[in-house]
Amino acid sequence: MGSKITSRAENYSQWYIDIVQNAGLAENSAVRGCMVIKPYGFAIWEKMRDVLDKMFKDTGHQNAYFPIFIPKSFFSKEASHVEGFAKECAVVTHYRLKNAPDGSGIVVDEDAKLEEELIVRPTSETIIWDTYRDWIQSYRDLPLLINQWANVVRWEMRTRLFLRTAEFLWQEGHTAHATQKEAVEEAERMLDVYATFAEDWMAMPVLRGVKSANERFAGAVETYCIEALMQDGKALQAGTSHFLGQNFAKAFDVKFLSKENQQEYVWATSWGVSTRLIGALIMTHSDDKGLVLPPTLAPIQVVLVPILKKEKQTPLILNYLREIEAELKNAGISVKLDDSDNYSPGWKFAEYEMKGVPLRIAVGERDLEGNNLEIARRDNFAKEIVSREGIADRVIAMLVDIQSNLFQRASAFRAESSHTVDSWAEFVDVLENKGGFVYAHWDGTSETEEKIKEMTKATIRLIPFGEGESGKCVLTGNPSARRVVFAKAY
RNA sequence: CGGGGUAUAGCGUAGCCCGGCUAGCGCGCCUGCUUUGGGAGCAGGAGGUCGCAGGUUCGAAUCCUGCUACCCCGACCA
Repeated sequence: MGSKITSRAENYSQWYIDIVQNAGLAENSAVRGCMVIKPYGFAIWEKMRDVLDKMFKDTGHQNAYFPIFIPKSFFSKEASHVEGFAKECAVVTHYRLKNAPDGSGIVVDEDAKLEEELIVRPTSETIIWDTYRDWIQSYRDLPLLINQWANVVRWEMRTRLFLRTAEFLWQEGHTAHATQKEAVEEAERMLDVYATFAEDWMAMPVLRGVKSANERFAGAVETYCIEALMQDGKALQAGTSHFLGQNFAKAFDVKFLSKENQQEYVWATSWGVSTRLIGALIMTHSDDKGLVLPPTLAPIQVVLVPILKKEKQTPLILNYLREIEAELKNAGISVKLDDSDNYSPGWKFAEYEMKGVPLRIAVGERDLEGNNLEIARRDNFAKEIVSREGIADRVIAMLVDIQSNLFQRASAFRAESSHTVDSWAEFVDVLENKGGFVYAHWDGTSETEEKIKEMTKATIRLIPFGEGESGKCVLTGNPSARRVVFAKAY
């Protein structure tokens, strides 16, 4: 039997779907646009969640939970916020069903119409700020640093597993501060947390910067983001952090009494990452044989496979592997010993490669005799026979090496897929033929960004932080303060 | 919502034009034996309202009508 996975060269989208399905990460559900996250996929999300949650706690945040339903009237309070989300909201209008009078089944009971319709949250700013009004009275209540882990619903026209689904899981941080400076610092701090997570844990290099007005979050003053580059040359927004100014404080009348005994509106931020990160992880590292996971997020870091030939050796080999399993577990490594006898070793090799397990240890008769084992890496397929002595230390070192190799490989890919261009012809050529990040000058207007999007489908992914060299806009020739990063995006 | 397409076992499909089906095949599943260093072999077995509802006909997976669902392309998007 050959590979079940379409190659990236043949059809990148199909390759992605094949990975998600064959690695057992998720599948489409009976509900349009909504996915079922399967145990192996959810295990990855749990790891991400645990790491991020600790990072949030370490930066002073607490978790809380707000309702999934938001009264419709809340939405209209912040004008640009409604405008941004109105087109993709699910709405609850009734609260009861009844048997159809003609016996044809269950129907909505028209007598049970809600006085005020409820929106299924696409994001929680409104309900949270409505609540914060009561929580915040004086500067002593600030900063208020809250995060919630939740599901949200955005009624998307077209969906893709993990990358865009009607319902998805995420975390949303919502903070309130006494000063603009503090709020901006918070938004920047959380962007750093995301970037650190992406690079150190996902082994995925990211660019950090600011969104243009067109791409800014509905209701934000400034949106900061991290952007990663996928293997097909398209950019993926992996996390966003928003400085909301006093927009929500004013819309929901959230004021505090300052030290100087003055009523002032609070300053806000919000920030989030979602299960989309799993899509990013897949498209950053995986290959034509399946998923490739960075060791720090892999649910199984090492799989142990016995090679059983002669019946009488079976218990010896299994015992040998159980000892190795115990040793690795003691060293804090997640191990799976696959002693099932209904699949051949070859089948297991292929299966765990599909699932992206970073290391595989195989033990057969030969290894038993020499007190050895075979260890194989998922990232570069290197295989070697090593002594069983000191295996835990060796495995730990190899996991560290795989983690850094994945990051370096992704960084090298990004470097060779980043292009600096100065003419319109070059700009179009790179986007059409190479893809990747394109550093080009832009005159700073939304109109120009729109035109470029219409002509090339590329958008400004971000405006890098800091000062840059000035120049002339790649489209209009008007003055540009600095280069920005263009790309086609997911 | 526009344009195109598909619907047959858990998955992938053949059959449809030209009605004769008791619906075939591969993968997967179950049982047994032999196997096991890169997706094992043999034997036996289970599994189908042919998307739904009507119609034509001696006879419909196949022809006709209506409906429903899903997929792809476009507008919208973390």
